Amino acid sequence: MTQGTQGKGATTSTLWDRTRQLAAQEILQTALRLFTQQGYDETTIAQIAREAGVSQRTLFRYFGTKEDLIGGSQERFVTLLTDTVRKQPVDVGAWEALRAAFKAALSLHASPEQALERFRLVHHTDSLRAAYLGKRVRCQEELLPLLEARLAPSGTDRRQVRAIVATAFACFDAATATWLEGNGQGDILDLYDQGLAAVRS
Amino acid sequence: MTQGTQGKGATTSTLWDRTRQLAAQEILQTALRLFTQQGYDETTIAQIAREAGVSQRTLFRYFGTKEDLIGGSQERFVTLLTDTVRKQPVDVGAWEALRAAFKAALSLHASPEQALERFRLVHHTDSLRAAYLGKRVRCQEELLPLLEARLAPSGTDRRQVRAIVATAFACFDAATATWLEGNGQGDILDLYDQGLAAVRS
DNA sequence: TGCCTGCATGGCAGAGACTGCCAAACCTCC
DNA sequence: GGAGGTTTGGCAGTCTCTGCCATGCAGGCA
Repeated sequence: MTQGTQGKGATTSTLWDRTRQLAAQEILQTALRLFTQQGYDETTIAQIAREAGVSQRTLFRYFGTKEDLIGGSQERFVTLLTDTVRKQPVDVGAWEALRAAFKAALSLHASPEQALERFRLVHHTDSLRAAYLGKRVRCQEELLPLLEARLAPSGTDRRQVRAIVATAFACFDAATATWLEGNGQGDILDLYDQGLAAVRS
Repeated sequence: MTQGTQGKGATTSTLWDRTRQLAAQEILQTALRLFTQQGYDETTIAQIAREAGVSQRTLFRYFGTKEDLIGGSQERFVTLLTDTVRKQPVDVGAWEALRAAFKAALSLHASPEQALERFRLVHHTDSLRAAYLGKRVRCQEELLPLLEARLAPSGTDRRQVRAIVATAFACFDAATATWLEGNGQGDILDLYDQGLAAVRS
């Protein structure tokens, strides 16, 4: 914000990008506020656009889909997940790498209260939950090759890696559901460990 | 159609039900044919209705959603799953019960070829896959109480059951994906066993 | 036979998400 | 200050899905 107007060649046209980003954030915040206030299905694109001060057409240029108005953060979620796995030392096993990724992803939320609110919204809205699950599956498939290399020496093949990744995510989902059921009591990662322990007993 | 006009009290109003069922099947077959021919997104409700010889309004009365035109069979899938688990002897563990349920569900498909085609359609269409996953989650939650009782004696609690059920479904999904990747080679249940073995090693 | 009730269907209008197209406004660079 | 590219808004249109009302068809009753 403060720079860029001066040393012109810094990163090319920053003021522009800044405005764009600001607008996107404004839209996102308006949408989330309305979603939590009156529910996802009860909030129309027209209303969000009106209250955010942009046209519907522009809103759809920023976020291609109504679901993306929540999924914006999910995009970061996926990126962080894959990045974290990629950054793990080579000798770290698949299970550990996945756990580290989940831990990193959970740290994205500003506060447990915000996480609880967001999770509740997604969990209780059919269309949102379906969209989330779809993205999750795509994320799993992105993770597949990264973890395949990590397990290759011990003779595990692709199909088994797929089962392992799917299981990790399943247990994470189960942990989230349990956490939600208890209104945010306890630690999600602890619940994840407990679930995985029950599975692998 | 041929009977029912006579012995009137057979099962009450069979002629109408028969007609209804026939119409539903006609619509379903038309839809599936068009979906596999030109893709799910490229097929409009208007086209299905036209080719099936009914109005759009009627079509939506039979199947509430476009996705239901595939999900009709999924409904049976869910019912069979829960029924099979319910029917398992009391001393059968959760893992075994779930495996039996998957086995039963797989037997619903008329042929491996048909299953392959159906799976491919769902797997490659984002909206369909999302809808499928949503139904799957709801199925998991229905199964939860049934399996909870089955594990109670060994001191397993609700949260762990949730992880176990989620894992079983995850491995089933992984098996399906692998099977699909191999163009239907091998047996899904075998793949499931292998995946679960890798997870629980 | 004529009327009346119950159900299934069809057609119509409309909401809501989403897209393509065109013109106006804008910033940036010269 | 003007040229050129980018962003925005508005409009019309598609597609799924819903509510409403009229029509048609079967059976029950006088």
